[in-house]
Amino acid sequence: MGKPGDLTGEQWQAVEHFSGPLLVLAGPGSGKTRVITRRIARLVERGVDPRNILAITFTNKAAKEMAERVSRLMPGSRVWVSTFHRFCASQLRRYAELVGLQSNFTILDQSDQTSFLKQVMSELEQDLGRFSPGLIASKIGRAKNRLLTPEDLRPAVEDNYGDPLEAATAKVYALYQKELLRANSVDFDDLLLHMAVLLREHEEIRERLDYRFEYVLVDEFQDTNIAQYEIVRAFSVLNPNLCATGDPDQSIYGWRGAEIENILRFERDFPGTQQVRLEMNFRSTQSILHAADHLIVHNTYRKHKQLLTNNGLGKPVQYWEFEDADAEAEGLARFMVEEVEAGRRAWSDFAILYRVNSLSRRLERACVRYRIPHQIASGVAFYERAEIKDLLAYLRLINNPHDIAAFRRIVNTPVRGIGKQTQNKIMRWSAVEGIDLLEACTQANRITGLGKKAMFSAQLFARMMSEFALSDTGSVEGLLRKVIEKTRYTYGWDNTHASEDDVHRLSNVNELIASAAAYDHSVDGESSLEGFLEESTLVADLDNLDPLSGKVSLLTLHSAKGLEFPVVMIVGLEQNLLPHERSLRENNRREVEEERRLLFVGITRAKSELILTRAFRRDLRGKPETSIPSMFLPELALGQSETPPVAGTPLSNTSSDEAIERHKLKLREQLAALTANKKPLLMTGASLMNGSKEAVAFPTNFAVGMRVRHPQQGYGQVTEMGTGIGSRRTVTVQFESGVSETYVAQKSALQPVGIG
DNA sequence: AATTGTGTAGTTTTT
DNA sequence: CTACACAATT
Repeated sequence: MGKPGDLTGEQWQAVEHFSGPLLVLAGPGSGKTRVITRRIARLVERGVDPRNILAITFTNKAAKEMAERVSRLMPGSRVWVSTFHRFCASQLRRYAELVGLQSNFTILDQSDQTSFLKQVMSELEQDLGRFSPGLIASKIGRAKNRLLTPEDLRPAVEDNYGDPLEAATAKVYALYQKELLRANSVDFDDLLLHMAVLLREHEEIRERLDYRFEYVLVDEFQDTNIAQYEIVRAFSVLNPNLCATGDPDQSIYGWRGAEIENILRFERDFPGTQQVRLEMNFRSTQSILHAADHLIVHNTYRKHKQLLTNNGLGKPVQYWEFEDADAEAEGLARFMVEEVEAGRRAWSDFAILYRVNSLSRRLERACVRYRIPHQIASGVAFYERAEIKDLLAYLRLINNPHDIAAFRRIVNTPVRGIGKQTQNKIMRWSAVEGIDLLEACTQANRITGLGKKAMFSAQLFARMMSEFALSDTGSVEGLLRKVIEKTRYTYGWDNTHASEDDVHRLSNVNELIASAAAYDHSVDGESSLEGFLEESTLVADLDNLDPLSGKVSLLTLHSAKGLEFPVVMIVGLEQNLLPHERSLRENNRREVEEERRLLFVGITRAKSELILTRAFRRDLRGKPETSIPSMFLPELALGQSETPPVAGTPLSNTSSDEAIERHKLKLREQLAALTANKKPLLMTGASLMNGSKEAVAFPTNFAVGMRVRHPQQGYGQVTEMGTGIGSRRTVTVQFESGVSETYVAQKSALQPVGIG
């Protein structure tokens, strides 16, 4: 078969590779995803059953994109595309008992994990005060990523001269793990650890899965840790058709246990590996790649690799300096408005990247001020809010009555007279008797030392919980509504003296109900509690980003990996921020190199324009600090910036003020025209600018602050956009009548009537 | 047991 | 600046 014209020789080589181990070293923008999806299609073409192909990614977003591209090439094909964590969760549900769990186990998210760990540490009643739970948590996580059990750490405990931190870690780890099993719960790292242990200890299961997953493809291989490596290796014994793709220069998860060495190990562990290098970059201009190249050669711990492109020189990389963070945000906002106003760019062409989430606040505020449609891949995460966590904890406890973390969270929320002491007694009773927590509550009369009132409250709680079952309503939405009603969780939040916070909380609750309804809908009568719960804990902030939203994207450098934008702006090119101060502490070369790779990743996201900024003064934890230019700046070998960095703003005030006014006016006029036409859908700002008709097809583009009309409720204002995407995206509207409602955007009868 | 107030320390990146 | 721990009060 001849090489198709749309592939380079190397790409074709990778696509055509049939059996045996394959390592694809793919530089940024080298068409890696395209190669993987094409190869999958090619495998099927050669007669491989799609059910025997497993493609693993790190993020939901990447999985979703890959699945879409595969189904575009082969409509209706059954290739399994999943993230490591989701894949492991689904396998563990099947083989739970073999690792000491039940199939309805709870997956604890980061914050649940921390509070669980704190509890365990306090139970140890030892002088662990010197070590923060966060530190211990990261040590335990590291151990799990390396497949080390508490026993493996034991030597450190027994050695009196050993590091006290190591000793403490080993001790806490042992109890933590024991308690997790008792709570029928796992943390994120356990999903990988349990899976790896399962495969290691049960050869017959390993063989079965190895046989089933004849072809395994792993994306972003440089980010795998030992646990992940062992899992995919276990699937590649019988048929060593493992295909790993990655780029050592884009390894940015060392702090999470990722081992670049896995790429080097690969060729050793899989003899006869064919290696393909994709070095041709189809994404960026020469100017951008020039900067990326000059930066990355400063890493000593690296194999040489040149970035080649046939693209043009393009605009020079810009470096702008501002007085402070506000001026920086303002300057970028004005720049974007000017570009869009001049018809050179659409909003969705822009992305603003930053090292830490805390920098997003000001950037977002500037976007709101300039009425720039934008989306953020984080902010105050919806699923982190107390009211959401509480309600999910009810569902968790219903689903898994051993869930200690959920029990502690809601047994006395809303307050029902079951305080700390009572809780501890109940938990101890359940441990001693070997029964679940709700059963222990039912038996409260048998617990010694429990007051009459406490006993009564506990039994009442148990009785209430026993009335909750998914089978009643068949839908998660129905069950959730029942929980809210019976617990009176939202009591008083909607009456006349409800505070602003109450109203806000209520709208969050409504959004959760809407997302439960969307879940019920998406699984079409196959609702399961753990399905919904898994969905809510394994979603990432990144999943908020909708590439078709027609908005500016705000995201961290980490979450930008794998994405691309025509114009990329990276803020805060300052020492202690990028590189982050933690990497500079002990002059840790490896960590500084990871920071450099992080900037490399950010730079190589840009297709045609790259703008780097720095603020002379920046507020760090409340106090203003004078900044030092990033050590990476001179390494980039930048030329002169086109627009000299004028203090305060890189643009002339008058021209951009006019541009902004024109921008607002135009938006108003076109929105007015749109609503006059009775078109029920809102167009994106970008499509309004272009006058493009197609954009009418995207119905979910409401924005916070927008005025809307509902046939029943009348006029109102959008107060919040949900976290879902597509049919799961929700809108919360505060109506003039005082009512606040949440809708699934695609299905609602809401009509936009103006902005602000 | 629960609420309120006061002080303190701690702050990267994500599944 | 804010989330959290702890203390004092009802």
